[in-house]
Amino acid sequence: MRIFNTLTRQKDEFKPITEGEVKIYACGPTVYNYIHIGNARPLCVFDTLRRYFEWRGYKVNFVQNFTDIDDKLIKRANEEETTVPDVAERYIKEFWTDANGLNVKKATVNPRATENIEQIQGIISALMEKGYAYESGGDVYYRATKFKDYGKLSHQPLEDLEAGARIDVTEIKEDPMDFCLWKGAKPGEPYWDSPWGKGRPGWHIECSAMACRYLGKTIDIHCGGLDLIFPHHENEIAQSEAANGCDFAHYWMHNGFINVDNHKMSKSLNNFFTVRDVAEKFGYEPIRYMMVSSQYRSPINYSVEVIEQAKNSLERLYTCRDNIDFALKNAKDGGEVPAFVEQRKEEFITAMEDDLNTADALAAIFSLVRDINTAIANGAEKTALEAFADMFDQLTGVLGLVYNRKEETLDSEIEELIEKRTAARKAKDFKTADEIRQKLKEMGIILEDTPQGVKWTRS
RNA sequence: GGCACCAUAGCCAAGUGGUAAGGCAGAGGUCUGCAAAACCUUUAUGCCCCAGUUCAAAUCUGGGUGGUGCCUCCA
Repeated sequence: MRIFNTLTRQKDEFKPITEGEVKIYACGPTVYNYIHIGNARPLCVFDTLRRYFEWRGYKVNFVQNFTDIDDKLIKRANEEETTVPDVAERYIKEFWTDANGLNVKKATVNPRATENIEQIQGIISALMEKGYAYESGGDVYYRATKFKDYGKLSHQPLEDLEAGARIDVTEIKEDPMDFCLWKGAKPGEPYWDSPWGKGRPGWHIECSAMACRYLGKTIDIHCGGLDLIFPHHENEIAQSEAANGCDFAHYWMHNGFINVDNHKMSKSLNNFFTVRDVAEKFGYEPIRYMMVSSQYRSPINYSVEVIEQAKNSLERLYTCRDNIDFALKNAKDGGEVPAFVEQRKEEFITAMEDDLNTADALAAIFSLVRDINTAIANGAEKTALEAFADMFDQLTGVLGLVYNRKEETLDSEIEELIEKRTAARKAKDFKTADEIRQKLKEMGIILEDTPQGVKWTRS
């Protein structure tokens, strides 16, 4: 598989540290609010990455954290006159509601920053011993200028970053590029005891600590949004590599943004749509579809039109899957699996192997759908139909488009009406048949006559 | 100021040198009593503009135009 690596700025052939295994760390949400659809992109994209590796037989260790201690959480807790753990708990719960809706699997581990204070303090101590960190004014800072590779991920030399940096008014830091590892607590703020006094961890250090604890000193893939490259990921590299003396991550993957009117959607610009709001209007599935309908690094311009198109596209996919199930009910035993099943699978794999080209992978799925529809129309038999269902579920499953239309049962009243209509049709009493059809339509049941029998769907 | 990215049909979107995938929407058709589903046909002599390289350019080079992101909390 080839992965576009931010470190090298090119597609690199993926080679895992341990054969057959992948260690992935993904930066998770700060849980102070509902997630917006911009937050949903990395969630869906890297869930797809994880599902793909698993589908291909890799043992995947996927870690995604929750940032549950942070200025924004403290602010939120104060506004709501409650505690930080209360805010965190609530929005983690809401996060899972949305994540489940989007078919995002739980990570192997979803650690929280507050459960890793000991590990965080351990890394800070190591950095202090090696001279990479210093205490000042109750805080602890990282000496960015001491780490010679600083800037290797964002491809900007330290001098350029400094030139662009705002002049830091505080006299606390030795250098403007230094960043906070441990933040001294102000009165009333939550804190943990530490060798440097009461305080809380800085944002960057928690990811270094959790990645190391759950995945080891060197990981295969680290992923997150484009905007995390600098400073968050740059700082993670500086912390982890200085403390551990080895590479932190071999591959860095960054997803593009969701825009609104061609502008970045973000909490700070207040132009965002929450996943919850969109899901209530259109359902969760179209959001997931939108995320995989384009390559993960390109921007997506969100609009109602795009979501509606996604919904219609999914309808085509799921109708095909419905048709397979329906055909199976009356299918003859036996038959052979047509060659196109394997062929479409290969096309799908080829697309995914090229830096997770989900748009092309989707094209392979649509080709499979057309082949299946044609095969069903030509009277596919049981063995073939079962293979269709299986391949359809596998491929859509990798993209997180999980078919879950439940087989519903009908009221006996409706069932009776359908039988009456069928009888009327047989008797060529089309007037009665149409009247019943109309009546059922008013009850929300759409009928469909097929060579295999009468099929119904709810409108 | 520094560093990057993007521009393909009404909309979404693949395609990094060999003659424009796929989806949505639209149009026409086949099948079916009707309907639905499905299938077929159709919708960019052209990929922001101008030069250049090449037998060959959406793709490479140079120059424009328009837009975006990072450099500060952000997915």
